[in-house]
Amino acid sequence: MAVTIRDVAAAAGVSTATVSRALSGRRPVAPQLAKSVLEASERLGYRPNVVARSLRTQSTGTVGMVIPRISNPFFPAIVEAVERELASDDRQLLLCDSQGSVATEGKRITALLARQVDGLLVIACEGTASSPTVQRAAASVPVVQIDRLVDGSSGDYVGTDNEVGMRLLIEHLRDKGASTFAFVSAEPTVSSARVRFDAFRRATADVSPAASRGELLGDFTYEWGRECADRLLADGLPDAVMCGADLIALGLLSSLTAAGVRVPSDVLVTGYDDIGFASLSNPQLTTVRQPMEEIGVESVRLLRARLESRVASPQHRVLLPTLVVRGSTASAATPST
Amino acid sequence: MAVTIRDVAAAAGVSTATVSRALSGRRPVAPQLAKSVLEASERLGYRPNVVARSLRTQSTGTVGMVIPRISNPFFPAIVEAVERELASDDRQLLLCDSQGSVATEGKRITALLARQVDGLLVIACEGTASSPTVQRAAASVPVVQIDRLVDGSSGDYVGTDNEVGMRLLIEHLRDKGASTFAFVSAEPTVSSARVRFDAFRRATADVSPAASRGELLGDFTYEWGRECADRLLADGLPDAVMCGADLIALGLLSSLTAAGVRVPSDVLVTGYDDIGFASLSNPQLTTVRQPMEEIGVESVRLLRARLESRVASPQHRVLLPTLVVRGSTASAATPST
DNA sequence: CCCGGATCGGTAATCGATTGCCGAGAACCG
DNA sequence: CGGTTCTCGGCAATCGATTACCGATCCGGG
Repeated sequence: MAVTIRDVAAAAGVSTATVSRALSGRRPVAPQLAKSVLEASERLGYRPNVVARSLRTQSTGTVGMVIPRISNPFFPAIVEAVERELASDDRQLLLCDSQGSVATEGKRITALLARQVDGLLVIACEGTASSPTVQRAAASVPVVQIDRLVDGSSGDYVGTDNEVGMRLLIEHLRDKGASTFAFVSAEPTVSSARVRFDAFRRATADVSPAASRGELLGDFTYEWGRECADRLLADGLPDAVMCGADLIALGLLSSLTAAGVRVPSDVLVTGYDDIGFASLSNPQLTTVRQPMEEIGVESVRLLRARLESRVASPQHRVLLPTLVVRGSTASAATPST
Repeated sequence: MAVTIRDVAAAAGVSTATVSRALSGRRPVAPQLAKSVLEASERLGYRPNVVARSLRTQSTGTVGMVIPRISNPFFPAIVEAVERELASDDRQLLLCDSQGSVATEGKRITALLARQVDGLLVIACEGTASSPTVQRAAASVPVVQIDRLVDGSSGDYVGTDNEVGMRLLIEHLRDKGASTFAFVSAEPTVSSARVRFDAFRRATADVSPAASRGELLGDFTYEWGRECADRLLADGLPDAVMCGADLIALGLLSSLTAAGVRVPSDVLVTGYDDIGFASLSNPQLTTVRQPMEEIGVESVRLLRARLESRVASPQHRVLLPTLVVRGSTASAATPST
């Protein structure tokens, strides 16, 4: 078996209480005792058993995080920041992938709660159906929702202003001369997708009654983007295709290009998120950048504040997205090289 | 506070031992008692405290995993499979990102061990420097190394045959008429990169003394790919550029294309891994597919076997990669559409 | 009818830490 | 110098489960 606090106590000739105090510093101990405890602990290679400590202190130093799908790079980008930020206060991340399924999500959250996580970061996979689980979780530990807010929730939240993001894109596209638009996105079952969708509808309605040339709603995958490329080709291309996520846009772009369509000269294409690969496509993808690093950091900050009970009312941190203009919307008038 | 086993016992009018037995089924209890325990447990919404259970049973039901960088999609693809496979035996994944740093890696592994993980899955970030930490970890819990094997390690391992992978690529490129090659990869500080590198050297030497037109070694990022594109352009392009990872290849491809180079007619480009984005570039990327799903699943299987102590000797599972031919090496003779 | 063994519920020890409380001695104060 | 307060080590309770062990009951066989 591993070295326990008892072994250290015996070796140093003191009680376990003294060892605990000497090592944690939560109460002063005489310098020479502290020294011999430290030595004994060092010599024996003592590592406190975190499980035992957690049981006693009712705090595990872990934070659970549930994301819809780890293979969508948007989420890992946030996770990366979260992980780093947590590590700086010696907390450990328990990461779960809900695989886009409400049922799995529920199971994972339940499992995390059973493990006594100190807090939970959730990117819910469904606005309505995820709600009961999230609310239940929020009843027992602090929960910060990221990117999406489930229906009827009043908890902490970190995300970006999707309304602004869509507006930036549409203005940019109109500047480029586009007057008909298609929207390719996921079913607006989560708040972020819904806001983008509504913004699209409103904005195109503002332009003209006929500005919207279709709304294709599937999911946040490049396969869906590919499929929509085919559909759009069959139906006739609008001036611009706006995608609800870079992943979709990249799939669409790939299929359009393969079919011989020239982007941006034949059609303008935009994404959303600004994942790393958005700058690797050919043409590179114009998109709206969500500050994923900042989202992650801010989420942990909010959670931390909550854990230290420094805040009372629910906090919403809505960050500002920025437009990133690249080749996929380069001036149609001047087809590149 | 939450409902404890004592509350359930009191509600059902039995002892905690009976509750534990009725719920776990580890020893039979009289049917009517079992029923009332179940009811009471249900009614009160009892959730066993996993921390307490872990302390008592000396098993946490958690598996730690350390990967070099979550933002390289190759790793999430494996993580995804691991996570799913673990969930099926009710184990929880503790994921850590070592950020490509041996020091961080060491800290994370130490933290995971302190949390009493039942086992560890490690994708080490350095062949030599990571070795002591990995070996130390292996001394206290079962460890399965993935993709790379640290120096002097004799533990369990799951990966693919990089020698075969490289050979497939080179043969393919030679079929396409290439006779000069450049290799763009990460510093061969990990075993997988080293094997690919050695295979490249050997294979080009076989072709002719002058077949290798340079070896550019940096890291597994698309920025590195971009930079190498510039260098190769300055030095003059070989017939084919082989990249040690898709991420590198995509960066390279993007920069080459931006510079007006035509792939595959001017130069052939290959990647390695077959991450999802390899099929989204323009042209799509020829690469070697590593069965990431299978790697993940197999790793968990190995770990599971080890946890149930069904195996004695160290196991190595070397999976076979497959060649995936796409546009970036389409026949140079017949420039596409 | 008695005895051995099986069945099953309960008591209490246990996992390994933290911490409330007590008391011995030191320090301080008037 | 006596009394009050402080300091600090140790004992033992505690966190919430599991489980070794004990003893009561029941059953079947001889």
